[in-house]
Amino acid sequence: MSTLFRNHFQNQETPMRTRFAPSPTGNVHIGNIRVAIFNWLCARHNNGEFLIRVEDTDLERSTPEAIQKMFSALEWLGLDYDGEAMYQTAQRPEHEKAVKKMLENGHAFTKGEGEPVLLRIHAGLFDESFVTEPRDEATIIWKNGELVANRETITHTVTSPKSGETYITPVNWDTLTDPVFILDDGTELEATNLRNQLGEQEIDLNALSGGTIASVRFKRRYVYFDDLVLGRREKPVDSLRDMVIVRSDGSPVFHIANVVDDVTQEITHILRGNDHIENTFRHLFIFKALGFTPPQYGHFPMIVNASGKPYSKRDGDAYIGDFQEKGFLPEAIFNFLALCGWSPGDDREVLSRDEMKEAFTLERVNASAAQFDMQKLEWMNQQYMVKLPADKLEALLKAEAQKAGFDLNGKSDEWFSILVETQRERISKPADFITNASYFFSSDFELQPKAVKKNLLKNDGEGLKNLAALKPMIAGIADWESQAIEAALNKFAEESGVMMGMVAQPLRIACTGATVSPGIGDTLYLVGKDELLKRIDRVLNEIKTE
RNA sequence: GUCCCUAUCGUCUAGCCUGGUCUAGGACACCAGAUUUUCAUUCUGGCAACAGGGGUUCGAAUCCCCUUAGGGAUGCCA
Repeated sequence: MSTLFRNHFQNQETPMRTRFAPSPTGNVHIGNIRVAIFNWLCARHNNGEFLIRVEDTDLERSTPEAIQKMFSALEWLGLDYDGEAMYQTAQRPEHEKAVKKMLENGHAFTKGEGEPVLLRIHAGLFDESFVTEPRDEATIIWKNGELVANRETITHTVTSPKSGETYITPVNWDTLTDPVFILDDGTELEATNLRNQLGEQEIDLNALSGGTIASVRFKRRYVYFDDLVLGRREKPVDSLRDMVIVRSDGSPVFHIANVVDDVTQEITHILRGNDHIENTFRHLFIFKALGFTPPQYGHFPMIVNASGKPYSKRDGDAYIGDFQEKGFLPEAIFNFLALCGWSPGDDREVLSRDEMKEAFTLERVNASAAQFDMQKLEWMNQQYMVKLPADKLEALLKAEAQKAGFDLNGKSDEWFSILVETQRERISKPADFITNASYFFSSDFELQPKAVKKNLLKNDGEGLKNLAALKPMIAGIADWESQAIEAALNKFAEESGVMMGMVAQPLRIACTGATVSPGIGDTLYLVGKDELLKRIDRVLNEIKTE
């Protein structure tokens, strides 16, 4: 027996099963990933399972590259999933089986070969667990007594009770009950059997009423579901049209595939972006038409870009792989994205994966959209970068250095390790390493005029004189090691009676061209004695006092 | 057009369900000070918000209504 025809949602003992179901029609972006993270967090928090389904039925736009990128993003972020990933295209037989079932039980209909198959939204699908009793009222009016209503002409004139405007809208006659005819003179007539008469046959309402009806008033039912994030959502049933479930070319649409696969994968909690809310109202009826109890739903707000607009796959920056490429740490991205629209409820912001897993609940997810803040991501990344084990940080920065074309020849591992530690608290992302440390790899840099003026030329070239005096002293340092160098500089400053600033800064400019670098001992050590002497000579040759 | 949703510092948010403890808390960014030979780190302090208007109440960020602004839906896309 196919899994399709078993119903698992009834079973309270079933562990929670969530899923991430991307359509691989473009690079997976941070919005998608955040949905995946929330699904993963929710499943793991509840000791449930997290499944993957690749919704690749859009053959035109789905690509193997996109699928591959999606999986590598999941792996990078440590979003482990249970079981094998499902590919929607492979489920086609199940989808067709489901359609056949709906055709047989009368919930779907078609006008024939080459025509689409529609799901009929009708009273037979009303289930008290997601459709309310009739309530409130819907007033339908028409002018000049010309309306002829049947299933095919469901578009007609309606007056909005709010604005008083008259507009054209589709109304599903089947879903409205207890009609009352309101005549031209305002009197009301019960017409309880109207709905029964409005079947497949064309009915001339005007004829039915003797040409005196001004409007008809109905009671109205609402489809509803209790959203785990947003609370109860509802929508008038009559605002839903019969929906296409099989295209005229015979292919099942997304709605069928999505619902059937969720049944097949025994998903208990569907957690997705709030752009699916409208779909959820319709999917409820598909579950019912198939004889299944719908799962729980939760809809997350969208994540918007710096200009406040929703991210789309066209937003190049939003591709998750780009963040990986830029050297952002997966833990930082995970943490940051989890905090977009969710918080643990206390003041914690940097949370380990276990802490997030522990604290995550859907009711703490926000209802409103979160804007992506690059600066905060960088800060978050820095938080993780500082705590990174030495070997990891070294590997990360070495890769970055190679990418930037830095010359690592003749640089020992020990040398590189020391360099990395000097950078640990100076960078928030690997790219910062390139801008911070290039002078350790190349002597090809400009001497910043402002720095030269302030630290070399000021006071009759005090800095320059110090530099000249330092040269033989430096040449004489036997133990070329950071602390020894620094001690020697301190001694020099003390003995010659100059401020340490007028010793260190000229050297810094000679080494880096600018006034910013790690501690002077480290800087000189890393540049190397011979290279340092060359760089001092360069300054002495290039810079002259007036 | 219509339907649906959302609304606290520039940004991410706590507080809202269960009104008073909120002169609205934290974080990023920004500004100032301390530490540091420079820069960074760290520490201290500062700036900065309940979208607007009504209502309910002794009392409203919190409950209700309206307006405004954003977003989503309205596909034989997913």
